[in-house]
Amino acid sequence: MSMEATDLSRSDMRWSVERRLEFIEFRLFWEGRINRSDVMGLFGISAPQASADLKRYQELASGNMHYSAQRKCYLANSDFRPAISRPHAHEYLARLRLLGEGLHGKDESWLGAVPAFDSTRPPTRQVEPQKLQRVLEAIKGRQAMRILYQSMSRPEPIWRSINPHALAFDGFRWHTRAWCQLRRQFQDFVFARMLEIGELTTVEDDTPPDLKWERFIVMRIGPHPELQPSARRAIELDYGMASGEIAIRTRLALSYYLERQLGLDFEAPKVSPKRQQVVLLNRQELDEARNDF
Amino acid sequence: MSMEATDLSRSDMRWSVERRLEFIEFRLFWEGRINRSDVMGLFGISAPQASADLKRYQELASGNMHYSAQRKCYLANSDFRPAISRPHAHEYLARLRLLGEGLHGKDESWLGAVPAFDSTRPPTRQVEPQKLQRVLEAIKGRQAMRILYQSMSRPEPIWRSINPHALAFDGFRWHTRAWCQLRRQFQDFVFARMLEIGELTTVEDDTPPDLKWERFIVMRIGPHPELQPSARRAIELDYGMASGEIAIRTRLALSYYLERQLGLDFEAPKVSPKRQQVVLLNRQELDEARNDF
DNA sequence: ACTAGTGGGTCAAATAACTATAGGTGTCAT
DNA sequence: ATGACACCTATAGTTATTTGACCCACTAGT
Repeated sequence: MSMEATDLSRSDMRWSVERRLEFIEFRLFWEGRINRSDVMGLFGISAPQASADLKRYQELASGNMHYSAQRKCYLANSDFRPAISRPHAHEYLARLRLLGEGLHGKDESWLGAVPAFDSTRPPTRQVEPQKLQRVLEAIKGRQAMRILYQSMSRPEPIWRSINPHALAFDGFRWHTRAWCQLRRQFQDFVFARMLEIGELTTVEDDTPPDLKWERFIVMRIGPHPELQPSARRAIELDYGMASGEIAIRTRLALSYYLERQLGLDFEAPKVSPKRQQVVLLNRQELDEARNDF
Repeated sequence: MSMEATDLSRSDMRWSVERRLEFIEFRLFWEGRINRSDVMGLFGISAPQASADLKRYQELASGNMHYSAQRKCYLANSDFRPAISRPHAHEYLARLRLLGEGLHGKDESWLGAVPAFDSTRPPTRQVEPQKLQRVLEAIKGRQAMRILYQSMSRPEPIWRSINPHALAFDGFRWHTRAWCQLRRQFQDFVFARMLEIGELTTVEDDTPPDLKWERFIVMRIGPHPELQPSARRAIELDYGMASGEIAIRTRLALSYYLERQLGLDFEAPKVSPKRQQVVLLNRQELDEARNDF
């Protein structure tokens, strides 16, 4: 009793039981109700077991729910306090998007009553799992790989050897950060433009450090200066700005993407504040950092 | 025996066992190796049980892995074929982002050897769980809610009553689509601008249908016409374009966001193809659809 | 060459989790 | 009222899992 009580990291319940209790709490918080059959269906357990789980949750978090014979389900009490996990909106919304993008069946989703919802779906090629797997292999094994790559500059795709060392998401596409043996520099290779992947070879270790990747910079952004005070306030709330600005720390190698994503490359006077709501506050500093390389 | 064998939807394994076998396959595919202690650690099970799981996977997908005494772990065979789940790059990458954004501990992540990686992190306010929960409640119960909202047009936030009916993600922020009782029209209410949430009230049903939400339109996009053929090809690959274009179906209510996200509101001749790689091919059609409302 | 250490495999007995089955309660719609 | 449906409980039997013990193969240090 004395030892176990202090060991908060390990619960004495089994993993599967914990997941089910977590699910019960999840449903109670987000939807305010849960059914025995919800638990049965999602985890494929029998009715008595689901009853036992609900009873167990009730004991663990007494007063968080009560059974309503009219509605034939458990309802969250008004003084509900999460007992086994802290709810994050991200969790709920991520599950919602999984459903929306068809990556989950309704039967394996934790969501019960799904609200009407949608999201913008900018077109992006999916990464083929084999491609990603090979790149991961090369990164982990510090190996070079040959790829048939369609670059922006050459009309036909060509085979080139690269030494990948990291993955990155630019807000839109995934790429690998790699040393290009052809150009003798670090570049980003977008997965969608890799048409074929050849063999991996052990690398003759002559690649320098990837300075643009290692180097972090801070971009300070604020509302467009010509915005009305009302709009400024709204924008500040959107971006979580405190005292009129927010600082974003990012790798130099990713700063170009972030700049485009936020439209910061349009200078303040040139574009209307209605279209471009935020501006970069430390352009000079950023340019100086970039010129170091 | 006869009944069970034909019921392919229900495996005869328990949920927890299935998850562990799934994990074993996941690791073998993406990392090419797995340990007994990996299984033990992630699911909190004992050594004999983890051994049993590995044995079970071996029986289920014979020839997918072998034990290497030198490396002291199981290695995926070169002719590995996923036996219990089809791997998607999305799964791996989503887990990577969860780790990167600190939403998962390393101990609860399915990833073992995490590659170096990063992603652009545009600043976004997190949605407070209570706010989201209240909005969900209002949507599901078809209720009206009072919110203290900071609009773009008024300098001070004001209380207004809205009837929310859906959630949406505009690529950057989450908002709720709702009838505004003040302006008597449907609007998007960004979570970050809701400063407080008041009580929910049953709604006197006079809200018309949300036509801009119900109506879907198709946006056809293609590479910027001034791009060189080499760059065109690269862009076409990025966006998964077939025969020089791709069609995106979206709700009219979300089309404005998508347009901005992709920079389609910059007309082709005005902005350089280097900055703006794609253009809208059916501007007129889109404008006509918008004018219907 | 020996030894300790690590990682894995196994067996047997005990326990926790779970199933199947069966009987019981309260609410609601017909 | 009657049946349907959701819940509950109890029992007995099955499966999953743990504990503890012991063995094997490889590696690294002495």
